[in-house]
Amino acid sequence: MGSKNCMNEACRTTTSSEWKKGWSLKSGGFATLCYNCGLSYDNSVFCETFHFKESGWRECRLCGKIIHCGCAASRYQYEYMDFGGISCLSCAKHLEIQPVQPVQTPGDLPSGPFMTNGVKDVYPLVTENKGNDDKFSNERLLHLTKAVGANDVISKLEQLRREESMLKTVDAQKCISNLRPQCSSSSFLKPDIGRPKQEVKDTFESLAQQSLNFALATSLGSSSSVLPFRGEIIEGVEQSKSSFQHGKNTKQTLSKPVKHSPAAGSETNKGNITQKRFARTPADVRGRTQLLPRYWPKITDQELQQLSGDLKSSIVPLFEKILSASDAGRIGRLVLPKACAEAYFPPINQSEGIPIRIQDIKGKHWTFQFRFWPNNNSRMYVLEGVTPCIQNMQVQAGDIVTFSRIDPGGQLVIGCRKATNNGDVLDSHATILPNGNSPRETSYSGVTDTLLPTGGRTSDDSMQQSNPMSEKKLRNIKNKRLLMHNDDALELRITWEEAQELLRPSPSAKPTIVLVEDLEFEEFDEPPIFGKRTIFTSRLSGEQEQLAQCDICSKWRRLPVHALLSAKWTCSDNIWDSNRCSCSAAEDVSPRDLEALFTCNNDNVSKEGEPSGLDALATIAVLGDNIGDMGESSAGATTRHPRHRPGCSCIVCIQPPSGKGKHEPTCKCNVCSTVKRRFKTLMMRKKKRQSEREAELAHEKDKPTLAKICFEKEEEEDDIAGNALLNMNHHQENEDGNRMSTEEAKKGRLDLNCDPYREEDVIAEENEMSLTTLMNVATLPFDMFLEKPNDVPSLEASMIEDNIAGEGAMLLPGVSGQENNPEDGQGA
DNA sequence: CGTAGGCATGGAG
DNA sequence: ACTCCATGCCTAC
Repeated sequence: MGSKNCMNEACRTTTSSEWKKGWSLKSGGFATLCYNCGLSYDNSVFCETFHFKESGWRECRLCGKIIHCGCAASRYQYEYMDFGGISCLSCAKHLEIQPVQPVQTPGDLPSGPFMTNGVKDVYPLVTENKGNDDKFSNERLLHLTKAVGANDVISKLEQLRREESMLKTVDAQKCISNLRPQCSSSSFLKPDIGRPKQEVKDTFESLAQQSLNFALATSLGSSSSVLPFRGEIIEGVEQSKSSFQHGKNTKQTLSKPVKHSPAAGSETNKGNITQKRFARTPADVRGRTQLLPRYWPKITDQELQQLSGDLKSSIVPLFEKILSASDAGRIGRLVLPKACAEAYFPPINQSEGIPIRIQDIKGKHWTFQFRFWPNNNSRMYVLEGVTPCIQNMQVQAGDIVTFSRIDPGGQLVIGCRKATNNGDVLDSHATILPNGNSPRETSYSGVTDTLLPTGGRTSDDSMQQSNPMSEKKLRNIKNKRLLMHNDDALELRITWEEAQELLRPSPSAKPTIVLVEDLEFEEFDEPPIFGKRTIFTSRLSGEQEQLAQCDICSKWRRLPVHALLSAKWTCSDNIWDSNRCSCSAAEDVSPRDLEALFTCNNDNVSKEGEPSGLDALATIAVLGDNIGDMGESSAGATTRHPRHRPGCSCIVCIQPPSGKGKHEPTCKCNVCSTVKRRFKTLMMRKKKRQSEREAELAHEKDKPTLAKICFEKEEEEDDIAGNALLNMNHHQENEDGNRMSTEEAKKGRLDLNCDPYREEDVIAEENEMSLTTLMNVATLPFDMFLEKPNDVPSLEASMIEDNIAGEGAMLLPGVSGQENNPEDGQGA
């Protein structure tokens, strides 16, 4: 692309790159607009720019004829005119139609960008005559058309409209407000060459309120922008007046028959009121025709009314966007859809952009940097510095931020709707979230937040909720990038697979055996039940057992490892131990054991029911040889500890993923010191036992005792654990390894499982509670997948929290789209 | 070394 | 083939 000159004398930009595409030309090309002034171009022969005042170029929506001004350019250029064609100068019939009713699009009309959802939007060429108030009645329009001829109609109407606007400030402001986005829309910029720039500016400055927080482009004031796109103007006004009563005002032909997309079909509870959420048409025609439906605001009428009431202003929804992980991430950059940015934000010429003030639904003002990056000969618009706002709104990836405008005044308003669990939000344009889940139906922040349950949302929600994945969703998931960031879903899936294995048939259910590829499967007519949460433990003797808690007395009972318990289980159900089948019987497990148990178990299982990094440590310590297998799933998972966030410096989060990173032998980090200390303990134990063993052997040389067997087994475990600890994450043994001081431990530094130097932990270890104490994840109560279980003491969790809080590393809820935990966002 | 800024890349439409 | 945009990656600080 060679260097081009802007034809706007006030601009005269010469550049080879800073041009943007304007409307598409039927010739196959695009009108080229100057990025600097947005007004002119040099290589498009589209006549409207240069002959705008003389041009009557329009496409009649009724007869489909193209008319032109007669200039050479207009004779051979066929242009999508998305104005709606105020009048067809070759077919005056439509002018006699009064009022214009929504008209089904003639099939022979050329489809253009105004085609939406298969139904061509029909713009009111002539709207209802409002009597004396309407100086642009059909009659008048027709009269003007005849009186002044085609070439002058537009300019005359423009003049009248402007005068009208000046006289009626309020209405004018509404007009302006509604016109502004149109004017700044790249595809519909109607450069005003024939009009002095200053005049335009003055006109609009006189109308714009001081509170107008974003600059009006010179093009915004283009007189051509004030052309009687009657439907458009009236729509805006009417929208404000009618609170966007979709489909109720039949005269609002712009109230297009909204496709009932799945998104639109979702419901939002608002008190007792349930309202369909429609893909609301943007505030202006251009926006609608240009913006992808995914960006269409979907605020409900009630929400809009409430929002308008809260802000005591007329709110014009502009667009919305589902927050991506990047948007919600710590970088604080919210990528704005290009069309939206160019339609609703002030034009910017420099990459650095401009600061822009946007208020939220609570009235709080935020200043963002609205800027762009050159990108593939185009632009990528971003709002920078959104993190505080995002945090304040407590939204995260998958939630929706909305942009609206207060009329009059044009103040931009940012709002949000939190994703909810309905899986039916997706339409053909919807986005799959980075976690592979669909964006969920939403509640409008500040509007319906208080009306909707604000209970904790977990990442499991979207999984456990019935979320029928459409083919489109599945197709979308093919997105490699999304798959790469689908770790959460993957982890969940695995967890669910594990859970699947331990779904128990209903006690009364009788299976039907079916053969599938020579494999027998049991089919049950009744739905499965979830077993009671139990804790598997193993004594040092190797004997395994599980602990279950009575639902009545809360006492823990030792049960055989094979015992399958229903979700509701009490002591009376203890058929394995007649002495402990009553709540009156003493607890099987001492409080000390329980404490140690939970200390370990809380390492093993996070509140969300996902294995933690400490689980990996414990498991590795036990499995030893299988460390390679654990590597990817466990060690990798440690860097994605569900309760932690980027920046968390706890022992779990600071571990590098498997195979990544290597600590120096002299490293004194928490991980290294802990590993070294642990290893040292193991070695000490080993030595001690070895000496004991030798002493024992001296006494009983030929009689292998149970104690001996257990001792050997324990020793073997220690070896394995020691090797595992040595190998884990390439941490290396240092004979002079630091020992974590008690003080450090008290500061909340996370210990691995337990501190062998602490008396209670040593006792716990010696009390037959080995590292093999693992939570039976699969028998977690069903609601564990729904929300954080509150019934389990969480010493470890509190330690983690303390640690995070102490180091100030915890990010506010909703900061990260990738690793954040919605639970935390609820102030967990 | 960690972070932020800016641009590049590549998948999806 | 092209645009958009989510996000990766490089570089400067």
